[in-house]
Amino acid sequence: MESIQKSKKEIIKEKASYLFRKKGYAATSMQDIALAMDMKAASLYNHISSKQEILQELLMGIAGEFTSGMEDILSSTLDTQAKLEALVNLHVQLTLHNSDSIALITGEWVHLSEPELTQYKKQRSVYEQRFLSILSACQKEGLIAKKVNIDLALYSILSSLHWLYSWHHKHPNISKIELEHQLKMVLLNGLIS
Amino acid sequence: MESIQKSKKEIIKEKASYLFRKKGYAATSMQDIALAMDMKAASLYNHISSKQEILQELLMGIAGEFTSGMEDILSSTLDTQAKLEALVNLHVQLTLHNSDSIALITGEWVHLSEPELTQYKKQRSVYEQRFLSILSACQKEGLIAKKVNIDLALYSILSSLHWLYSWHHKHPNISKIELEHQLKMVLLNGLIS
DNA sequence: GTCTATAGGCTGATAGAC
DNA sequence: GTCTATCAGCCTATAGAC
Repeated sequence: MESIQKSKKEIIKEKASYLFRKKGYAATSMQDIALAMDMKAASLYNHISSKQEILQELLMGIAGEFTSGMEDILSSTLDTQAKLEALVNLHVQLTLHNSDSIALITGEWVHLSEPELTQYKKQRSVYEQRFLSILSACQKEGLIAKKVNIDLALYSILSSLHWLYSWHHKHPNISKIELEHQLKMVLLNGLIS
Repeated sequence: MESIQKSKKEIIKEKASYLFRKKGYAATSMQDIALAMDMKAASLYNHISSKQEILQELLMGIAGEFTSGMEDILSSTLDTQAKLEALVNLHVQLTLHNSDSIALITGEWVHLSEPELTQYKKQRSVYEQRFLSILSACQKEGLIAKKVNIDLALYSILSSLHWLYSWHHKHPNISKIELEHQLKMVLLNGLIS
């Protein structure tokens, strides 16, 4: 039977992700993390091997969740439009469950050191290509007008979905189902009819 | 007659905005900036008074351009939908002319020190309220469906517009007029009809 | 597993020669 | 206006007592 207690390493990663989100990786010191843990900075090293390791585990964890979510959607028998909607749901799901660490994907990944930086960028690029392939299929089926630049549409959708955590931070009372519904209207159906 | 030459301070700000965008404010040292200028770090202080001053001037400059652009649009006699479209054009305009320093508005503003931090946040909040008031007017006129959450729509549009610089960085050959046209389709008219 | 002490390096910024 | 030299402080990380 696994313990339901969080390990101290997990708590450190939680506190660190909060600080990385608020001040950025470079501006967050081990002192800051130690203060949040009620410890001395040196004691942190009994649980983690470096500040960089914390960042790596946080980002690689999130990246893995996106990758596996994408694989489930691609291998499903959903029709093309339903796949697109399932992607929106995936981002909502991961945002509501990881709102501090998910914030790191907008900017803090640049502080990864090699070889994780290259690995992270490759994983993100594959994710974006797969997202684009779904948009492309929508366009072939006539769901998206031919004149629309789907490269730009992809970036626009991902920008909104990446920043969702910050909106949700200010509007925490909206339900998951309503958030998904509203995002599909705004991102997919458009504002002005 | 003013000189058409850029002052050394202006060149420092350009190089710094490039580095701040790429590595972040905290991870960029005066050494890094000096290297880009072919100078020793100490020599920078003949032109600027601190690293913080560079960040402040970059961010306050951009914020001022957004504020004055918004004021021109609000005081115009354009109809409501045209005002919304003019806002998209404003972001495109400022992005194409300031792509390094404009990148700082997505995250680096957190490194402003007081009192500029408070001033910046207030200015941004006023900008967002004015943007929202235009969306609200669109909704009252029936251009936007009543069921749409315009708080979420505002955040979604601004997310895309804020990250436009990074898309344009990878697709520099698109014309200004086509970029504006595509963004209005994607952000306002929607993908799926 | 936590602490104190500390190493070794980099930071932003200043002083003063030229 | 640029340089060398330098300061005082903070950084990540380690060593070793308890």
